[in-house]
Amino acid sequence: MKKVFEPKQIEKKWYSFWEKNNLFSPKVSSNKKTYSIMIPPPNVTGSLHMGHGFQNTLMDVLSRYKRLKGFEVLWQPGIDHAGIATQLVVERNLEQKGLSREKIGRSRFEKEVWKWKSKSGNIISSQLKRLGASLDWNREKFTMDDDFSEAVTEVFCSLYDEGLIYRGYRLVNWDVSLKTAISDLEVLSEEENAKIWHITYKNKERSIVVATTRPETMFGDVAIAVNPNDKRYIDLIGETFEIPISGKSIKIISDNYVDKDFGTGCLKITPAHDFNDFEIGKRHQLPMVNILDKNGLLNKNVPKKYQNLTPIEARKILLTDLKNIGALVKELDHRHNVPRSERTGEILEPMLTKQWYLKSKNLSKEAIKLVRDKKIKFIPSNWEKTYFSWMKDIRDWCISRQLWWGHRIPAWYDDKGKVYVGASEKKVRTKYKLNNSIKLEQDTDVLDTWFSSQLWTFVTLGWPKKTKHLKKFHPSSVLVTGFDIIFFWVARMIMISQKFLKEVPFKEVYIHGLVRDSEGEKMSKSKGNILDPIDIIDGINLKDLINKRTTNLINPNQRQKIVARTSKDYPNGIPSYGTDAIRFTFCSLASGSRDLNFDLKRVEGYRNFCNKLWNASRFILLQCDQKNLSKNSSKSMEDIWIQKELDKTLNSYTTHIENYRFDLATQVIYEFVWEKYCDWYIEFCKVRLQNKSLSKIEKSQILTSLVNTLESILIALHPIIPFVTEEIWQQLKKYHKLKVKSISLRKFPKTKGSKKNFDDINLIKSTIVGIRNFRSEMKLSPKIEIELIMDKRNKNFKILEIYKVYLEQLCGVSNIAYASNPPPSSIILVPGDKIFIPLKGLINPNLEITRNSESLNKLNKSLVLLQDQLGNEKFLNNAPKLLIKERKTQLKEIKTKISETKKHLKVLKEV
RNA sequence: GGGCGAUUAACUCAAUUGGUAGAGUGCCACCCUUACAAGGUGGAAGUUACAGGUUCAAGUCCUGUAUCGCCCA
Repeated sequence: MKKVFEPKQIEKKWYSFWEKNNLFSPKVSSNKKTYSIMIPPPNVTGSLHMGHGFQNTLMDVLSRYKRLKGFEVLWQPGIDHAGIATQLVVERNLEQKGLSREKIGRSRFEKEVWKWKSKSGNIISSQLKRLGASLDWNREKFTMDDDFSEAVTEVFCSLYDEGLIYRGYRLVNWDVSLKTAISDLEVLSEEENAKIWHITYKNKERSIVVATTRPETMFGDVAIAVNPNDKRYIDLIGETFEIPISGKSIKIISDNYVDKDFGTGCLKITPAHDFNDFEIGKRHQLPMVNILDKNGLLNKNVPKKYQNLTPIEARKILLTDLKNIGALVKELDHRHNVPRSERTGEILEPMLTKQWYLKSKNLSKEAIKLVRDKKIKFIPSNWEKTYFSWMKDIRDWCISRQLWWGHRIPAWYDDKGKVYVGASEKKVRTKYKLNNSIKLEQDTDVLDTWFSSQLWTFVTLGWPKKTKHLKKFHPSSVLVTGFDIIFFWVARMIMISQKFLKEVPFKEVYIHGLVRDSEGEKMSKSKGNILDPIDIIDGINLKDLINKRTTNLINPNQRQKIVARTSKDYPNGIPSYGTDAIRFTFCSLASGSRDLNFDLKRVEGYRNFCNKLWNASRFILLQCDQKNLSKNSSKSMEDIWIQKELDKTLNSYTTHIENYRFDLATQVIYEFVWEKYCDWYIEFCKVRLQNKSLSKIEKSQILTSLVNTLESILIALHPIIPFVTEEIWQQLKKYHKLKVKSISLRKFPKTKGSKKNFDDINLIKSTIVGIRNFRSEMKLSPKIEIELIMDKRNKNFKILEIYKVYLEQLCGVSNIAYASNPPPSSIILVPGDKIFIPLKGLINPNLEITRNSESLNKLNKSLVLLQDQLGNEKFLNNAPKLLIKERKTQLKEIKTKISETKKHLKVLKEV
């Protein structure tokens, strides 16, 4: 083994080894308990970002852990076809060739998308392999695969036949640059600076002033609404007024929705271009006047002058015109929410169109019940509230999109526009008894990507076929995902799975936080603070990092700032930390908090941990070299002690993993490996192995104990850091004579449950720590050896005598003597006893006086606290008995320490 | 406007049902001791955002305030 752990040398080798040996494919025929996770399918256009890295690390930890625990595990891989994103990418490529989607036509466009997919659609899968993800690649699924499409069609038709899917003419959020409807969930509303205009509408006798943020929609006005209790306008209700410029007459109506105090209290009603107005229009049976075409330009329902203009252009001209005719009363600054498309940033137009909808109310009722009845558990549980509140107010879901990439809607129209729904044209003709003379045209729209994604948990397993996998692995055990898609995806999966399988899609939902940068900012291209997990694994120099962060910027002006920031944060680029280190870091951050700030310094610390493990193993392997290990391990006090510490660690480690507290899991195992196993046990064993009087058998027993404990550590750590543990284990393999190919096929270590107490070990440890502490405070060079003097009558003397060799080698003690009247000395206090270190000119008595006075101060403070507490009757009556007992022992110990220190100080002052 | 969350060491984060605050990084001192300087040994560092309250006991429970963030309308 090399002296330094070099992740690059081992990672690729072991991943292909695992793949070649098919270690991640479960056996359907096995009778082990099953465990399954469906990957939240990443976007086909995507590449691995920190969020993926984090999420997939956690799923991998769970999968590998469950395999070691004896479960038959399926972790299902796959990718989402991402309608809009993919279409945009391919269109951009066409543009570069001087082509467009419209020029080449729909079927060639689809072929182009598939071509692109086969070339660059698999980036993320290969990146997941770099991350070590133990997915069953034989089963990789794509939401546009033929069988997946068939399932989508079947679901659509069945929901249609049941009346749950319908076609409706109503307002949708329209993205004018994409020319498609998008869902409510893809709308981002933010407060922006805007204006509000007061405009006069007149009739022959009177006039009325309305306030509006969108004057250009006035040609779509069909009424003016006032509050029925507004005395200012009560006599106007029912009268008609004219829209300025167009001269069209509209009525004054009254509706409680109108806020008397907002604007002028008069609200122009434009049902085809505003969601609230749409509702008011429906209530009052008003007509709907649409003034926009699909490109977002004003249509022929507006005066000629304004036709074919964008709303913004039209507004500018219109305001001038209104001013000229004296209809514009005033213009005020106003802040209000502007809805924008999450995808394009374009202001969304409420647009009247015919779209397909899924009725959701009844589906949601059952889905609410499933969570309420704990058939599905959210972790952390407070996310249930978010789920419930959305489910309660659920609206019908607009599932059609005016795109070319996606699952085409299985609906056909005859020349009169009558709709027929079925899996194919042929089936439609049979189903509706239409002969071939009737011409049918398929709906040109596709389904929202999430419509197919909601089927993910069961279609990946072969549904609607009744496959063995479906039977064995559905419902899945847990869904690991971010809170941002509870509505988009989690909720919908629950509804649809219950609908078609009468089963929950998963038993638990683990909601993790969002990975941010070390200052808590969201990572984004425009901020230039993106970290690529692969760069942390492989390392990257500053120049490449800057290049990466500054290419394809939406706003090139940001370049300079990003260069400066990057050069400041990573003056030497990012070193290669390896996959194991980043995985350990992800786990250590997974505490259930909503935001996790990712700090590279943590990665460095955990890379060092991997190195520590590496070197501890290296030491053990060097010791074992060319020796035969014994069948039995050594059973001395030290060995039993470490076993018990290991047991405690494994118990809490498993609890933490099963509670999804990966952070606590990493914490306990880190502490055990470094602070118990390496700092004490290996050090003890080193000393023991140097003992020349030890028999060969005894030696090999110690080595066996070292190796066994190490193997337990490696197996336990393998889910978190699979590469380095596999590498070490393979080297260790020859010593445990098992014919298993990989550490991932081993069993998770069982705990043994020793009930011994370890006063001896604790005494030795605190003696060593006490002496080291003393030496350090007395500024004794490590080379200076010291002598200890003890009272022979004390039983501790015997124990220390037995383990004397540790004191000699671990804290520089040359000799232990005993005396009933020790010479002028320093003292070390250990539980129930004191040890003298003769001053002998080595030590300045004044230093020892200061040291002891300081510790006396501290002791006195704790004494006061404890005495107060134990003197409090209420405490004695209420506190748990165990705690009282503990405090009493503490008090006793502190009292002896104080009196010993005082006595000691008195002696010192006489020196 | 409604809901949720956060505020703990210089920085990034922990602290099971209330029991006297811990890691990593950084800092200080000493050490290249044959597993490891990506290391060893020892150390300093906190009025747990603020103000009240409940309790024998509050980082933890309750009320309010401040700052920041997210979601919904």
